[in-house]
Amino acid sequence: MEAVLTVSRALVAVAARSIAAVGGDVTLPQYRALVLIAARGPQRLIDLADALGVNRSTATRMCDRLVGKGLVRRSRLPNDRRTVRISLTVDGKALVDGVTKHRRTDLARILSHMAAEQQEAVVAALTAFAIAADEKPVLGEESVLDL
Amino acid sequence: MEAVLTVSRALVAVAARSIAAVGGDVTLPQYRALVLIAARGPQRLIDLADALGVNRSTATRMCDRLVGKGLVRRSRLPNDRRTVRISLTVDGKALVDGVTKHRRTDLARILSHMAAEQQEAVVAALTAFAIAADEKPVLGEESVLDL
DNA sequence: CATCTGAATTGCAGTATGCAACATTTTGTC
DNA sequence: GACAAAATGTTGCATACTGCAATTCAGATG
Repeated sequence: MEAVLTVSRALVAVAARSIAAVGGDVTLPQYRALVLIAARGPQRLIDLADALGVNRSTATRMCDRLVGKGLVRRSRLPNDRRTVRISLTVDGKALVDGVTKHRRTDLARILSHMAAEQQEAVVAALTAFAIAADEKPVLGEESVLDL
Repeated sequence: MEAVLTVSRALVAVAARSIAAVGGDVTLPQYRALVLIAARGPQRLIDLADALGVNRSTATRMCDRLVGKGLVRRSRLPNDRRTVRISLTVDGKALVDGVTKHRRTDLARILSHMAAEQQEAVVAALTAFAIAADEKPVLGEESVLDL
């Protein structure tokens, strides 16, 4: 049981290091928002808030800051003028790509320290655990969890 | 690779649910602090700050709030009156115990959905991964990661 | 004793967060 | 079509988390 927690720490450490390495002057919550937009494409503010699990007002103000940093863009839709469309700028996309690349390199390095059979076993075991936890494995290349 | 991230989400979800279930009106950072104090015993403020990876001032003010909630206690040591000794109150201990119990039940429930061999495989795989990540498996019953 | 070092606190600034109130726009009902 | 209801954002208010810099107090060192 403790191994589960230890792995969690290792994963979080990897993620934190990747964000710090690429820097970009974004906080973790901000980065989570950027990843969600990158993964799911331009979307409404409320969808982003729901995906992040935060209040609408929190999302509004986070977008304010991200717009200020030139990482996302606000635009209105002609068919429904209530909604705001949030999308990544080129800089925002570049930041997410950079962090993702760094993180994957880190994880690959960790896995490379294990024998090939072990690597397969880890993936199999984690997948089984994830299914048991009633969480479907992520399908696409970009994960919502791309912390 | 994605399985690793999916598991991370599942683990965080379990932890968050446990905290929410027991409630106690503490934030996640506050709970992390309580767990550290519970796991390592009464300690100086600076040690707590280091363990949490935050600035001393952050720890100071977090302790202010926890004292206000009656979950921790501040006391000075007679031999070195610079330092502050932070310890859990009975209520603080009860809160940590409650969340831990809830979390363990949740994880056990998840594992119970898997075949026995699978359970062993998961533990083995996670341990191997943790070692590869250069993180020693936690020894004691209480983990620093007891998020 | 003077100075330096260590521990904690406080001031300041920026970010994150939720709730409640509000404005605007769309939808639904009569 | 008019009015009520719901959806979407934004803003005000309050609290919490965070780091950096300056300050206070206590030990350690010369």
